[in-house]
Amino acid sequence: MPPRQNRPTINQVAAAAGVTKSSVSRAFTRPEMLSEETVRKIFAAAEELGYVPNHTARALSTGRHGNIALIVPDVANPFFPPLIRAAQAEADRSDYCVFLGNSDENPKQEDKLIGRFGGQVEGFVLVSSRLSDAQIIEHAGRAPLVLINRDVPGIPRVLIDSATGVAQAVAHLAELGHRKLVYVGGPHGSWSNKQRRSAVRRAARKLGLEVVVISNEFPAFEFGRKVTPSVLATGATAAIAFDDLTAQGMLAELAEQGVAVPDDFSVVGCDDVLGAATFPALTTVSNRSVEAGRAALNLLMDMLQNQAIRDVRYVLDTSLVIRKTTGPAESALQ
Amino acid sequence: MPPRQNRPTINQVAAAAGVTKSSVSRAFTRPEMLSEETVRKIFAAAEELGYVPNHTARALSTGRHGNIALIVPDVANPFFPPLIRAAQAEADRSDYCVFLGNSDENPKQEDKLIGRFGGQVEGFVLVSSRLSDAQIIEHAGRAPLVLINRDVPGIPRVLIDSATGVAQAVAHLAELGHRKLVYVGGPHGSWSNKQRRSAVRRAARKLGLEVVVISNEFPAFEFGRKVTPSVLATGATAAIAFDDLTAQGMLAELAEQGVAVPDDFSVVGCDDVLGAATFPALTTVSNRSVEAGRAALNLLMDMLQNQAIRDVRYVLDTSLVIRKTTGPAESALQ
DNA sequence: CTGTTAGCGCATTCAC
DNA sequence: GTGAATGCGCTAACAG
Repeated sequence: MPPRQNRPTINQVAAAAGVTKSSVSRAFTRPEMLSEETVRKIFAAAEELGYVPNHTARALSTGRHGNIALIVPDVANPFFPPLIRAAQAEADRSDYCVFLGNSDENPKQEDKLIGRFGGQVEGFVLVSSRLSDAQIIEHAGRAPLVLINRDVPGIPRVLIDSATGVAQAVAHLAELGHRKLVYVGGPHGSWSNKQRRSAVRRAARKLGLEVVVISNEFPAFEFGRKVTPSVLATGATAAIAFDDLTAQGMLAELAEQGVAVPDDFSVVGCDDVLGAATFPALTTVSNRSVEAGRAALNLLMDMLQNQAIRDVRYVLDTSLVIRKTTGPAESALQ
Repeated sequence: MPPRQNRPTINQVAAAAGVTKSSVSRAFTRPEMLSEETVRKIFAAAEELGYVPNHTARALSTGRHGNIALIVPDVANPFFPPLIRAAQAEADRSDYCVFLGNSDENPKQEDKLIGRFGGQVEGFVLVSSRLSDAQIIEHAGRAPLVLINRDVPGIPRVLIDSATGVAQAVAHLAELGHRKLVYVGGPHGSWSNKQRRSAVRRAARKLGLEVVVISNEFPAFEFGRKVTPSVLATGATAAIAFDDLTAQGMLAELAEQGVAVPDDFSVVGCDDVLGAATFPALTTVSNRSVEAGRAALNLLMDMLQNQAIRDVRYVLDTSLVIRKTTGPAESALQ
């Protein structure tokens, strides 16, 4: 038999304490079933030997692994780390360990990870899943599963609704006197992009603003720079970008071209992943990814306890964070 | 017995295929021991039932969990995600799953996580560990363990040596004609900060430059902004910051004060976590965290296979990435 | 309160 | 090549 860690087992503790396995087991799971005396003896022996219950054996016996899996498209995308951190902290509070999976935005990889994790977790959190609805439903049938930023009816999900914040952004710009703005889009297949784009359109229509939509296949910063000339060419006086990185790219290009922000042109980002770390500090839409992570974990923990699989749709509203990149239209170009 | 997932077991497959458990087990681990015929039958039955080997049971039996643990101080610190991503990808190549732990920069928490993971992983990677040398050595005695950015003799470790890149930065500034520069420090207890600070001093002495060191207890961006007036007051014409965020803060404040970069003042960051996403694009020191993650994992995998615990000290040199925030001193202030 | 017994699902001897 | 038996370390009835 291959190498094995040499940790003391329940039997050795039992022998050392002069009791049986059962009592040792109980001492670690239901101490109230034992006399204080025995518990003390057992803990002393355990301490002495450096005994720690074997998680794997316990899992095999009980079917509870005390683990959950968290799968994201890309750990390195600044949107996710705070969410991961929050989820991890929340899991920790319930003594759960978390497997982290990185799908690389790839459905195949995501599916593979789910399979690999499957045997050793009690449930899943899929963030911005790239899987098809059918696949998600299938997996949800096998194990408790909650979604973040993916809206599949019947599957518990928490959604960050950037529409509210985006609408506020449009209103904010309207109030500042802007009459024409452009929405600088994000990744083609993205649920968030669709949501934000239509939110801009809807709000603009309501307020009588003109809006030009520019689409994008490339990611973030570079795209922000490249698209800026076209944005200016539309004659608009403000832009709302799909995300902060795109906005940051625009800021860089505008500075390069000597266009003052917000005096000559206003820019709004989305997701607030940069904090105030741009210059000028970026007006943006809050993202609430921390709450999303926390909420998803609470949902999951809930499902694990009362194994009722409720159809929850937990929506987190966003709001506008006004900083320094938006200003009155009077002074703007045109 | 509490809830249990209802996956088919090896026995059901055996029954369906008309063989015994043993054969099914072999079909999944050492198919070459069986006739092609039986293997085919077994796989067919397994497929039919949707059988997947139970990872936990297998781990209990073999002592190999196919998992490793990765512990970082803070997932949300932009330095770590690329490292995590690389490590995770590398683990995946060897069919390992990775537990992610977030220590919150807290030794207690780190210790607790190691304990919790202990029973279900074959090894650990500790990134920028906050544990004492003694604790690290103790844990390394129990299970294969490799360190990143922590230099404990006897424990396999991979170190990112920012000293080389920092020295290049000083040389670069000297070449541009700068005679006096300031090092804007980072967190007090940080190994990296000490390393960088002394690298700046050493290189400056060698090249006959004057250097002022400003220390910092606060993190990053805000500190960069606040410290800028003092930096300018020194009469230096260039600054090297502990990290990119600090540099970015300085950039923002310099812009605010109308000091042109790099015409009036030069700035160098460290870690290259921002890519070219500042304006002007930041000259900085590469970080190689991706390679560090990959290397650590390869080391660990190596230790798991040939269980020889070698004393490896793997050092990754860094180098200067010249972008747009450094320029000749002639035109600078003073 | 505590000991006895029987698995959890699988890998691995050892026979045949 | 394949089957039967044993045990990984622990929990959970069932007794007493």
